[in-house]
Amino acid sequence: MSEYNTKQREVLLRFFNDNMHHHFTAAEIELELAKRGEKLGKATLYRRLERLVDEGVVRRFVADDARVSCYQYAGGDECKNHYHLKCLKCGELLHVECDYLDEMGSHVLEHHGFVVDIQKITICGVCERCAKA
Amino acid sequence: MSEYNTKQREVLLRFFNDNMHHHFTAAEIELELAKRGEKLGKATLYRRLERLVDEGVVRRFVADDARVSCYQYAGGDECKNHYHLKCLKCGELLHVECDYLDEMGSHVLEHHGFVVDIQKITICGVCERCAKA
DNA sequence: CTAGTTGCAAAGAGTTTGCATGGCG
DNA sequence: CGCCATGCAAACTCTTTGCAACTAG
Repeated sequence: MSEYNTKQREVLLRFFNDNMHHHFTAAEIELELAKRGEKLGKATLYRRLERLVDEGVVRRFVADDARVSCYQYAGGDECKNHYHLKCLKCGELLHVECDYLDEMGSHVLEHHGFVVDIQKITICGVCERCAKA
Repeated sequence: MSEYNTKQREVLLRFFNDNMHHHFTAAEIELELAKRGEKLGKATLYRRLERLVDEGVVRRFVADDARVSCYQYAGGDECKNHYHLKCLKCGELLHVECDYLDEMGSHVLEHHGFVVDIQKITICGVCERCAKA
């Protein structure tokens, strides 16, 4: 059940750390890693990505006019207690703390019988800067 | 260049008008129409959907935790907002309407200067059924 | 040694395209 | 009748899965 510390895992984590301000499709990640001479198989890539998303280390987005998922570093443990606002225009990922949003979890549980995993929520929209432009 | 008024076109438009309060995947639309005895081919469905999206009659979006596009009638103020509750256990994507969550949009705008694209939010967690098991 | 991990290739799912037939105007 | 639309099936793209070889602990 424990996780092995493989070379491929290291490579992917390093990639996201080096590029935390951008998001990438699976194909782009594969390509970028290949450029660095750090190839890794598609299957492994998708499996690791899914895991990173589950762990909350990476976030997945899908643009409305696209058909592919994009992945972006979302911080590790330091991102456990706040929410993420993703700007669909400039791609920026904002981190905010908010009591109001904290209450949302209890509301959804109470009124919809659904146990929310609050860390995974990504609120998409347009940031202040882009909205003004 | 002009558009013909075909039976299939009528059928799709009527479908969206009759269901403006909800969104559907292409597969769901196909199925619903088949139930009504108004079948239409996949190719035609996708071609018409794309056109409706281009015309602004229908809106397409993809939940971050899904891989399929959803389509919804985009005209009229009477359209309510929808939220996605994604169960991480069984994979089900629940669609709910909720005033409380509507307020969240205004809160985030007011306190964080961020224009929320409310339909894109995917709330991850565990559904009632899976929570009991 | 054991259990988790990798990578290839094949399978799947959703969507798009080619082309002959059919329908609107 | 001309042009656009339809529908079937094949092609495509992105992603997942099966399985045997491999590797960290």
